Amino acid sequence: MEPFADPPTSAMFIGELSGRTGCNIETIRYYERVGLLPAPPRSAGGHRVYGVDHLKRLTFIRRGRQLGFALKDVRGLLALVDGGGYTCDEVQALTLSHLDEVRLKIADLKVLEGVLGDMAAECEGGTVPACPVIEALFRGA
Amino acid sequence: MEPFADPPTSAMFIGELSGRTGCNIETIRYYERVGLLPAPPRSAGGHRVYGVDHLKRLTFIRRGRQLGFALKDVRGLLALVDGGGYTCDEVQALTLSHLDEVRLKIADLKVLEGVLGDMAAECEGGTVPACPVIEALFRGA
DNA sequence: TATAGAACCTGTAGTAACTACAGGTTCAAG
DNA sequence: CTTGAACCTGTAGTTACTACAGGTTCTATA
Repeated sequence: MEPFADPPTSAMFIGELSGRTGCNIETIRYYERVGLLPAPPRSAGGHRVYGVDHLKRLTFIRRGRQLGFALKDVRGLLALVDGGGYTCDEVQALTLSHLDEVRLKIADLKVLEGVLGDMAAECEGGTVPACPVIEALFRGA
Repeated sequence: MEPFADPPTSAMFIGELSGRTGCNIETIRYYERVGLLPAPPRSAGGHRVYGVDHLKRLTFIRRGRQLGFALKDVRGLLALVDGGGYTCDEVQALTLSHLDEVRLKIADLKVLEGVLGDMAAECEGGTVPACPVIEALFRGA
């Protein structure tokens, strides 16, 4: 769809970086504002000019987000990488901790799924002006 | 823990309403501000004085939220109830639609769980200054 | 080279659903 | 009548973006 040179050139504007990473333009500028992505040099006219290092870093951030890491976790991961002296243990610990959160959330949602399914199953449908779902909500937790 | 009269008296301050519903005080005032909970009468000194109707409505709101309904969905449900002429079909439709969203989210999270688990499993641990998780993140989606 | 229009710029405000103050007033028990 | 817990208003902060408005730059084409 997007006819970008391959391999990526060493200089691109924000639109191309956006296209290559799938990260939208406003979000890229946002990442710069909050210090996740370093401010790139500018063209004579003031346009941001990115290099492959930015592409790499933004790919990392975006993938982390897709995997459900909070921005502060991504920031932590990047700090480890930037520091250079990270160990596999540290990274694994962060990953496993996040995995736990994901599993917890899955468990919570499965409970919801069960309750909602049960509630909906009790509906008789039709135009009856009464509903077991509504009653359940009024009954509370 | 909370020694409230049982059954609920017909007049209580916000602290008691909070204790009875498990909904925190700031949140109750927030619901009032956004029009989900009607503004109650006030004591001579200006304290909010709630009745059992408020208790019932707040219980409904809170339970809806616990079940993962967005506030606007809760608002919709309450509008149905307030309107009086709701049918079981309408409510069931909203419930099933929300159930779909929950199931989608579960599916998404399970994918995450798989990917994160695989990534973490490849870690050799130890103090090796290299990590398959980091590499996977740099590789992108 | 002129020009049009796509792409870029800054800065601000809005989203969801609360939560957390600060700085002051009221309630009620002893 | 005092004291301190509970309450009040109003504003700002949180997460991670997204959506403008109003203006400038880039670049392909005539």
